[in-house]
Amino acid sequence: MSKPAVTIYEIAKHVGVSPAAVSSTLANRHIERRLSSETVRKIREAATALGYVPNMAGRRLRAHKSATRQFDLAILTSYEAPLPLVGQVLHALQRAVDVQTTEHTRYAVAIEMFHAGRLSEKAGLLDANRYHGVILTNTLPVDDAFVAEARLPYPVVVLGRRIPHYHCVLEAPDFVGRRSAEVLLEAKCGKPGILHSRQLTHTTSDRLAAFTRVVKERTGREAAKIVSTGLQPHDGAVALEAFFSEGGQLDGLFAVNDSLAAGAYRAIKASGRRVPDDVAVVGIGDYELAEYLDPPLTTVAGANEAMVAEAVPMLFRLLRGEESVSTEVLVVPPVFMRQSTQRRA
Amino acid sequence: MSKPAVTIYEIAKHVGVSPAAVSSTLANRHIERRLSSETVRKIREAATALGYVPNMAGRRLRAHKSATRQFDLAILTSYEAPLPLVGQVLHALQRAVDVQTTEHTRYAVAIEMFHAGRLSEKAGLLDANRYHGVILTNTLPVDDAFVAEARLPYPVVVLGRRIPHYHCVLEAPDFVGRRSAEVLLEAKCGKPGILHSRQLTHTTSDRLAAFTRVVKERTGREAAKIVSTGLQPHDGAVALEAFFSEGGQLDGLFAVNDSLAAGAYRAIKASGRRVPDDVAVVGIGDYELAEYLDPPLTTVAGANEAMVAEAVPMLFRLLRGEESVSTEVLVVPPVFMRQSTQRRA
DNA sequence: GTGAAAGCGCTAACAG
DNA sequence: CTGTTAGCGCTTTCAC
Repeated sequence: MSKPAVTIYEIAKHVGVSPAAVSSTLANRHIERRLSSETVRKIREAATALGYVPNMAGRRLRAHKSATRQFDLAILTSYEAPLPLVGQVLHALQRAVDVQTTEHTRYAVAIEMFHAGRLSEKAGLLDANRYHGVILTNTLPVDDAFVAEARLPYPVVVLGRRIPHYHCVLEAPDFVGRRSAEVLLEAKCGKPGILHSRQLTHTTSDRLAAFTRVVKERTGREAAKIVSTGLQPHDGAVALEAFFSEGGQLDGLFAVNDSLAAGAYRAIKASGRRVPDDVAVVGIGDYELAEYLDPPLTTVAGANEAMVAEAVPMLFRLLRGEESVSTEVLVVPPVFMRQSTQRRA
Repeated sequence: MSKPAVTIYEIAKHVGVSPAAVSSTLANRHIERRLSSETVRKIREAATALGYVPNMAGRRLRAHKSATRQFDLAILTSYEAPLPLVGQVLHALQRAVDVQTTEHTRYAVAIEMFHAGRLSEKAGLLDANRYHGVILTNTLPVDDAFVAEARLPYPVVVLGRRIPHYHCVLEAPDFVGRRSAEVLLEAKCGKPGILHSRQLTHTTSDRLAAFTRVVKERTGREAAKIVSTGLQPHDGAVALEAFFSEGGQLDGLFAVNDSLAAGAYRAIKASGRRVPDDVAVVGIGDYELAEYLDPPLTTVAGANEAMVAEAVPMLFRLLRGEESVSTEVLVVPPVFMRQSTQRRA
């Protein structure tokens, strides 16, 4: 059952030649080496037959130019993550890497994905032999607990949540939930509600809690909670339609991302209501389309961009071994006021 | 100027201890080894002072369990690429990798980015010591020429374009441009135009050519060409506003992606026109928000999803060394008819 | 035409 | 408490 990985030695033995012959054949250097085409054929055949997979570590070690140092960086994120965030991190990281790359310093950026809540099952995470540094994001609380316990043996910058013992960049706590509530209340909404998905990340529950708390404080009643099954526009539309058809009432909606908000727009319009006059809407996100919805969506931007702008240099400082890297950076996201919350008096 | 990379040997020499002491210190095993805290301190200091960067190839080779084979896969894409496509590839690849991962077979997925048109400057591309296999996409024609010439020394699946000597998955030529034109003509548009960005990928020029050709054939006149500076909604809005303010006329618009279409919506509405009655709009893309624009956007989906579904298994077949992998797969993208092209008769 | 051998950087086992 | 040594898989040079 446990078939050991095949090396060029096994191939060599199998064919009856030397490892060097195999190596040059597989690198297509058999011509310079003047191997007989018969040998070449046999070697190639054996390689596929035995299921040979080259060991890149071996090759790279051998090929290593001692003048260059190579940094392997990774973005560690869950599959279930919103793509725009991962993309932002990726682009910011690549841009930084571009700048830092010199003749003697190279970088590689990888994306490692895990299933939300099952980071601990991810193989190789605790090995110090894969990455020089990592940006970790889109975890669930279970994952955070695991990471806090495990103490990963390489520099880690955690994005969007706080994990003890790690360097973290996160949204100022409460800010998004509170500002969203305030925006709706300032738009004279007396019955604000919140639309979120069933699965709550650390960040989302923070926002949810702050929003409902502020609404409670200022209006004296509970904010309506509309729970969707996912984070796509469709999920938002379905959830809000159900809410309306069960007689639910609201005049202000905080959607925990812009996709849900887009879905909410449709449900609101389909029910004969108008945005913002009947229902004002606030979303979260930096999605490029938010401004192009009809009406343009007011968005508490989510601190993604600002967080990423902090996290990337932080990672490089850690890589350089700087001592004085702060362990927690709080970021205050911008709010983009647009027509979805501008109601006639 | 050329400072060679530091190894643990240099650190050892510098501090006056053995490499093993350095190794265990850097791996935080100095306690088991009962190193004096003084030595540990000196080693740590020397490491940062000399700018030590561990060689992962060395570590991994050493740590290698001979029972496991590791595949390193990469998505090779330009920075300028639309994120959704890269995300689709990434997710599809990760899903496949998840399934294929066993106790004895591990996979790593990386993203390598290059600047569109400058793939040839990307270091290490021609080395056979980084990746077992690659999915290449979002190239410009110059890049394609380079790749065709270079013959990358590992399996490559090319996505969305045809490059000689490589395995390619691409959209059926002409299809998107032709269908978009037909959709507009069927919606009784007499003056269709096309909105695209200045920078043309292989795919986009194909679409542009097919669209204008079909329009010319059926209406006898040239399609209006509206050229934007970028691919974001904003760029589309600006370009179309300029077109209108210069007295341009059209009653049907083909936007080469959904973001441009969203921007176009705004310009159309701002000019007092309505979608679809004054201007019918067709976009390209699989963006989740297309359906949630107002009115919902008719989209020729772009073959992304279908292409990815072909490309990923193809890559694995190549990795397995299968002989019979077809070198070209053509994919026909679905068309989603929505209200942006449903005009009153 | 082909094989033997050295060594890339690292760490675990062993020997003091 | 610390040093020496072997060897992970691979390729390149040298020797035959």
